[in-house]
Amino acid sequence: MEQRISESIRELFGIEIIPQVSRPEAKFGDWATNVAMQLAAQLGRAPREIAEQIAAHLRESGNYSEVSVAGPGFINLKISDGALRALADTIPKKSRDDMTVVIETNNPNPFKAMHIGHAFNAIIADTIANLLETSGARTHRVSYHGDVGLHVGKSMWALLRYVDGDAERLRDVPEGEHNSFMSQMYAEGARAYKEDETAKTGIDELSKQSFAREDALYAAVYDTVFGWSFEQIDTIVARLGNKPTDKPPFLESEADVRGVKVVKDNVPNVFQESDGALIFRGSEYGAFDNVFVNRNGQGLYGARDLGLMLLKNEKYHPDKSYIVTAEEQKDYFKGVLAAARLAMPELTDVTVNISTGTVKLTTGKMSSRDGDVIEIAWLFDQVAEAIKARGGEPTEDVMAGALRYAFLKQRVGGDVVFDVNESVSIQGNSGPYLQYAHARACSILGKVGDNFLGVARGDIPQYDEHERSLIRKIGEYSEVVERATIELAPHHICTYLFELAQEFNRFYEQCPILGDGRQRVRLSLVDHYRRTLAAGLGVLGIVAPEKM
RNA sequence: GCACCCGUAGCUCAGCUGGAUAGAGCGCUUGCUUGCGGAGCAAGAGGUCGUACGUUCGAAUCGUAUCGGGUGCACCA
Repeated sequence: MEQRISESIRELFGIEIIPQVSRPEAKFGDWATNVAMQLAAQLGRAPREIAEQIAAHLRESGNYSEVSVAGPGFINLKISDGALRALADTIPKKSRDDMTVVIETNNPNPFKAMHIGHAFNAIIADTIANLLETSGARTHRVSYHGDVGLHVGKSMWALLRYVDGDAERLRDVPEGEHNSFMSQMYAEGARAYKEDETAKTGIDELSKQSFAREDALYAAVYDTVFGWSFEQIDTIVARLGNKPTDKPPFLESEADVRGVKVVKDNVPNVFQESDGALIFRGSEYGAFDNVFVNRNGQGLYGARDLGLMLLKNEKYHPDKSYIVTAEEQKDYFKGVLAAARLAMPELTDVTVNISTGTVKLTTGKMSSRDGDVIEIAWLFDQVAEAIKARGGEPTEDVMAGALRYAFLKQRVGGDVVFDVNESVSIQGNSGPYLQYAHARACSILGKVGDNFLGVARGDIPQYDEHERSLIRKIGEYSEVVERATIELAPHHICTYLFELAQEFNRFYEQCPILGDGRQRVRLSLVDHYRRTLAAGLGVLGIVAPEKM
């Protein structure tokens, strides 16, 4: 498209220019370009006059069924119905062919419950992974978890009190309550750490033990609850519709060893000693000064993230490695990446941090520190209620679809205000709306079974107004997916699929299909639409049900 | 204090590589039940695109300033 126009301009004016081409409102045409206005200053002539000249030239080419000039100098182009249908068969270009990428798609810490914020990040990361795969990259979903450190100490403090010398007592906790039990234990430990000096000392000691785990009781309790954590994480993540991560997961204890070595090996050229700690002067690189190894020689998260980069590289040799985190960690990662560039130059520009916004309730920010968390099971219950209220069947696919879509429809990076009723809504611009639209199309197709012949290839149909609008919209799919994969922006797909479903619903209201004289053409459109919608939902990780 | 992000309809958000009367969902008002799934469709009300300058033929979009909100800034992750 761009190429043809730029050729015309070269022939007419001898100017090289890449014209801007856009998809205008349907009443203007299938495509539009403002290139005449871009050229006006250069040529010193009126834009409309230039537009007329280009339009005449394009008309002669015979590539368009209609070429017109409108407004201040737009050139509107319309293509034939046959060309429109061919366009709808276009497959998105693969912008990352031959690339290997790694992406962290979930990293909630063991010994704590997963909450909305984890779900939000996990869904975004998993969908970005889908986009990476769609763009042709060999994609490895990985996870990284804090198996050692202070938060473990806090949980262990409460857990050891609970078992009171006998690890078997953990069996008393019913399986379905593991998540809230862990949540409760962590909250108790966290409170004691803040309020009770004696407890604080004990917790600090228990934190240290998380590395070696030499005490038999400690190890037994740790192993049991550690196991529960991963069962919970895997179950919940699957329930959210995420694809599973590679096993075994990356652990902070492993990353720690490697990272601390990197830091120590790079003193004083990259890291400097300050107050007995090893720090990186991130303030010289647009971040902030940060401690990587504390004065006791223990690695902090900065060191561990460096170690993790090494581990990922050894396992996968990725061209790109994505880490999706909340925006709070944006500047922190800027510093880590700057340090990595200096300390591990061979890995420069491999790791990229994508930051997401904050999930907020109407009542404030999600937090796991004070135990005031919204658990994901509760969230699913809310969705189920909302679906039942509409007389629907709350299947796992529909609940996951509602949640994923609610989290994915905004641009990545912005805050999400999580109004439970609003986000869980199953009408309007929502996951279930799309799923319903898909089921409806399936229902129609199911009534004719495999008996309909559709329109044979090469048989160019003449579309009526509504049919044409639908096929035109279907034809935008590949462009939208390309844009979303390049920008790693799933919301473009959400916006498009919603418009597509709306276009279909409009078509559906206006055009009788079964028994109509245009049945073949219309059935073929329904089928084409159904496939496109299913493909788009697939990229979002949302199941396209045949019935609901 | 310094840095980064955000500010578009009552609410939640698209649009931001500058272009045609600024779009959608929710909510509100009205219409569509004799047709393939009404979780739908159609129509209406609702906007100084935070504010002010600037660049441009043209600014929600770019620049500067300013106001408002959020986040980060040393041994926690």
